[in-house]
Amino acid sequence: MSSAPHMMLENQICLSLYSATNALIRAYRPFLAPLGLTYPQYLVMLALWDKENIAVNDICRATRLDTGTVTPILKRLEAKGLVYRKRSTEDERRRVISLSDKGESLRSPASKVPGQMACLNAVSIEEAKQIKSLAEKMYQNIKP
Amino acid sequence: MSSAPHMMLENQICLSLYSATNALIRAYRPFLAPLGLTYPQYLVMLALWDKENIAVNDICRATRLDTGTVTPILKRLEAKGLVYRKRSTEDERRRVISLSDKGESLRSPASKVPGQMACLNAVSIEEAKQIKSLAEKMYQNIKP
DNA sequence: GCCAATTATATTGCGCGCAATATAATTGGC
DNA sequence: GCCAATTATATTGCGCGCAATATAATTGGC
Repeated sequence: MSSAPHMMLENQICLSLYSATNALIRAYRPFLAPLGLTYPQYLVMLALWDKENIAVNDICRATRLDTGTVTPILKRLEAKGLVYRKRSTEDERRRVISLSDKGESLRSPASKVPGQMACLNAVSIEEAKQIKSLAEKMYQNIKP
Repeated sequence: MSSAPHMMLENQICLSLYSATNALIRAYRPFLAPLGLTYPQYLVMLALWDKENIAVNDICRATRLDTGTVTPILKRLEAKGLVYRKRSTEDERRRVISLSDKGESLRSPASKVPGQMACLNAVSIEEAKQIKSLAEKMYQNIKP
């Protein structure tokens, strides 16, 4: 018994997105491993390099991950000596995340990663812009 | 100290893809949970509904996952009574995966999932086709 | 026909991703 | 000013995703 077309794996939009994303994150690995970072950890560090002394919640918003994901990542980054997790004095519920010297020193080598990735040339610049804007629209319309 | 534009999270193509994919898989959950399936388990079942009595390796190829991911998924599907994992008699290294009656009986309700998802209307049909074809191209060019 | 190389699958270990729940501090309505 | 509701973060538990490694069967070159 054969399946209807919409049940064929080749027709699953989500599978294309899913495997492209997994492949892209895998492609980051050789460039991030020398920095001792995974891709999600790199996202958190990008948020901090952009703006330091922010709360866990701000990092969740910037990286689009939830606290159940971000808190353990921050603990691992702290264990590697890249960040501090201080309690806020005004509001004792909050944690203020800051960069250590070591965390700051990774900024420069990390800034070369996008250029190294670009050399993959999986798609043209124009196509990359297009896929970003479509994925962005999709995310904005699906998220709760 | 502010970061260069290519280090800004908003400019990360990968983050857009990553969060769109995560959101899309999360959106599948309410429709797959009644069937007792996760999205990756649903992918494996789609492969089997399309063509039964195939090897683990065939499922890896169809779902674009590796054996370290697929073997545990197949064991879970077996534990739920949806599939069998028989040793091939011609080649004792191979496992031949087949559907149980229960696994076969999920085909019909599962066939309604894509239609239920479509009602999300996150993007237009035209845009969906476009993002699929771009993600597909990206995957094909990045994968090893 | 032997055995090194190959092939197919499984296992281990780590880091997510996230729903559900817990804990603790703060706020706001009365 | 009390306390219920809210807010911020952390924890638990499960299922991936995958690199690295292991195990066991098969193949192919001589």
